[in-house]
Amino acid sequence: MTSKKSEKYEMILEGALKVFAEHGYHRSQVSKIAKAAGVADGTIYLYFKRKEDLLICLFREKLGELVEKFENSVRDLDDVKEALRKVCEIHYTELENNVDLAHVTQIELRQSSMELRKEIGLAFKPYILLIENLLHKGIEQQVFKPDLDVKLVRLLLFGAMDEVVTSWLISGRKYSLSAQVDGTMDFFFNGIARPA
Amino acid sequence: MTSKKSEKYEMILEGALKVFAEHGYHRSQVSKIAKAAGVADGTIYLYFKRKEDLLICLFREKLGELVEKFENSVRDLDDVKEALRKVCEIHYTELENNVDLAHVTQIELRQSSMELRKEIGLAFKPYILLIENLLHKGIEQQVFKPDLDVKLVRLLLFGAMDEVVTSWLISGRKYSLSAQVDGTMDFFFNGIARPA
Amino acid sequence: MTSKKSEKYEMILEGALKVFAEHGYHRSQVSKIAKAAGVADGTIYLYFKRKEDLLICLFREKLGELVEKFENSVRDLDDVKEALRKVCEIHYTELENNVDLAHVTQIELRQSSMELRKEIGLAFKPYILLIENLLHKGIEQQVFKPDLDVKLVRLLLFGAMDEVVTSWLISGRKYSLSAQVDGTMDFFFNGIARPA
Amino acid sequence: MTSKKSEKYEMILEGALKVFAEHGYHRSQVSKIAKAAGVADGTIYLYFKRKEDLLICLFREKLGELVEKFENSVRDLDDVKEALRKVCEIHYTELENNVDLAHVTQIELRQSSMELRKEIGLAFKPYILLIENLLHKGIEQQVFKPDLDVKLVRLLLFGAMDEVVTSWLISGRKYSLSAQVDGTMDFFFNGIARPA
DNA sequence: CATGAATGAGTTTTCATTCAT
DNA sequence: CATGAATGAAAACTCATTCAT
Repeated sequence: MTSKKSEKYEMILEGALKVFAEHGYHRSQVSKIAKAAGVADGTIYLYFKRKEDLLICLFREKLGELVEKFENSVRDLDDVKEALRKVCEIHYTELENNVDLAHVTQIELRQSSMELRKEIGLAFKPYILLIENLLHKGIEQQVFKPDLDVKLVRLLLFGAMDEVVTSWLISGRKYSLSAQVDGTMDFFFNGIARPA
Repeated sequence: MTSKKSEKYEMILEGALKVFAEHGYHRSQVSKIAKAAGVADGTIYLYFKRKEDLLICLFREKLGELVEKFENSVRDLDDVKEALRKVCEIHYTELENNVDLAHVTQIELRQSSMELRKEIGLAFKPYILLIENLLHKGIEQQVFKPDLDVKLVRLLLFGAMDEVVTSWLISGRKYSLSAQVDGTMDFFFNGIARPA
Repeated sequence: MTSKKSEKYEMILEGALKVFAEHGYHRSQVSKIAKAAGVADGTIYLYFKRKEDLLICLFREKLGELVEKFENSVRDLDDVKEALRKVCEIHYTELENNVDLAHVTQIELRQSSMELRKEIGLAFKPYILLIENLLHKGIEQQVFKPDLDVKLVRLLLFGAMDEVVTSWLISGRKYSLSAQVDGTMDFFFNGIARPA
Repeated sequence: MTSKKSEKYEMILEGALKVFAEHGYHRSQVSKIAKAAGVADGTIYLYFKRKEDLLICLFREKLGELVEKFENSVRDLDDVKEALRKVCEIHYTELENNVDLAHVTQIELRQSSMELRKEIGLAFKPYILLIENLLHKGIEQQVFKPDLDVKLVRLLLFGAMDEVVTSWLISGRKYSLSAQVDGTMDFFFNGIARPA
């Protein structure tokens, strides 16, 4: 499905992922990435305009794959609650099983300029939209509250999950991330207040 | 209110806040900060061991003030729901009224090494604990669900609010942040599911 | 004669020799050396780990060449007195004909940390050993006194010649250095005491 | 005999001696010397024009004391051989018993600009002259060879002793320096050649 | 005389990026 | 397309020296 980009392109991105995850963006010299990718320093500039592009493309590429997974998993689920749970499950498990990627999305990606942050926001759009769509669908189906502020809630949902992942990562991954899905979903669906 | 640290110390920190907020940490040269603070470059190093210390101290100082405000506001509130709303309100309004600080906490502070991230985590501790205490208190008072996973929920709450602020900031502050308190609290208390 | 190290390597070393000789080690900025060598500042760091390395390598390289000359000249001389005279002659004439080098060995090289001094001592070893060997050989051949403290005498010989060179250099090279060979050898062989 | 310079003046010089000996000239910050001397940084500049002056004055002061000792010891000795031995003995024992001073004269003092080297040469003058006078006297008394090149020999003598001290210092002072007097004098008087 | 806080000039080193081969 | 040697701009930090108190 992904257009068959040059093999080197992929190798460089893989190298960047490894190096960024290990050393962080600012401590990752281009030459180190080149070595990890098995290409010459200059070669990188045949595929990427600048170092920052590596981060952006890496992010787009990987996020693209993730979103695809989200969409594939959710497509056939009519139950929006089930679908939202699936989204959360994928969010947690994918990052749990892909620590390097987690490092990059939770830590390195934030180490960037305002402009890049906007770039990132843009690339997140599809994921955010997917959540937004689920919310709309849920409202239609009268599964979710009719008066939800969708724009706000999608942020709350995403931010909540995002923090759980970051915290898990910084803590040294001492517990299971995917085991938090149930608690997270209960919070999302019912909040913390004791039912009357 | 703040203990009378050296006047220059405060001036430097103010300068750092301004410059960091405008240009971001990595693009803020020490000399620029010195100029903004009205001192010589070298003077900064009489008060701070290294550039990174500026970020850390700035953060500790400001977060300390915030936590103090949180604690003062919450102390006399017996109603935990009211208290949590107050926390959220302060969280939103303080950052809304203090864009420079918001920039630093939401953007610049994340631009740092793993070590610094841990530092930051540590400094956030009091705030996180405050939320945790509210949760415990609410459970005791049977206002919140008895089976809450407090450790998880405090992350979800904080992450949700954090993302709302970041998003508001990146979007260019085109809407009122403090106006999101109601929506946020409704989400926290009752979740998104339509009551049966 | 010298193994064909990179051309730039040699150019940089030549530049360093010139600049060190003229301004002294501590007043020689790397950028000045780069200009003298006709390369960019950064290029120096492709060949040398740090500025101090320039001094060390310069020293090793040049001293190596000198020692080679010493050994070649002495190899075929059976007469140890003749050999020692040759050593002194080379010591004086080489530095006399190579004022820049003299500056570096007599002045700049001493401007260094204790650690570097040890480095230097190590690099001098072959020369010192050469003198020591001559002394041993002379004792065997019953040309030199049988009870010489070889370890001490080699220092006395070297120190004496070294001071003559330094003094000549500091005085502004107002007299012929190589003309001091005879006087030096007479001192070495017979001392200052009037024969009984 | 020495004019009673200010007490602070002496304290600063003592501090400088200690700090220079321990850390070397270039690594000795003025503030460190001030602390060692028990005065404020600025105070040093009431007594010395610049940092380098500390080295020069230290040197002049200490060398002055040494030369005084040399002269006192030699004054009443009619036997020039005995006198020269005494000079060597003092040279070795004084530095052996005064490692800090030895460090400064043998190592730190050389770490200086060409101009300072000339300064130093000047301050050495009295010592060199003392040796020169002994040589002249010895020639007159027909104890030393009549055809000595006095200007050259004084350098050879000084250089030889100087190197012995430096080598002893760099080696880590693993042997007795004063025990080298006999060997040194035998070398000076009779050289290394086996008497016919 | 003495202080020590403040100054700011000065330098090594790194590393993203280029371009001749 | 690929290389990697060369580039040179950029910036944190130090520390001798000053001067208001």
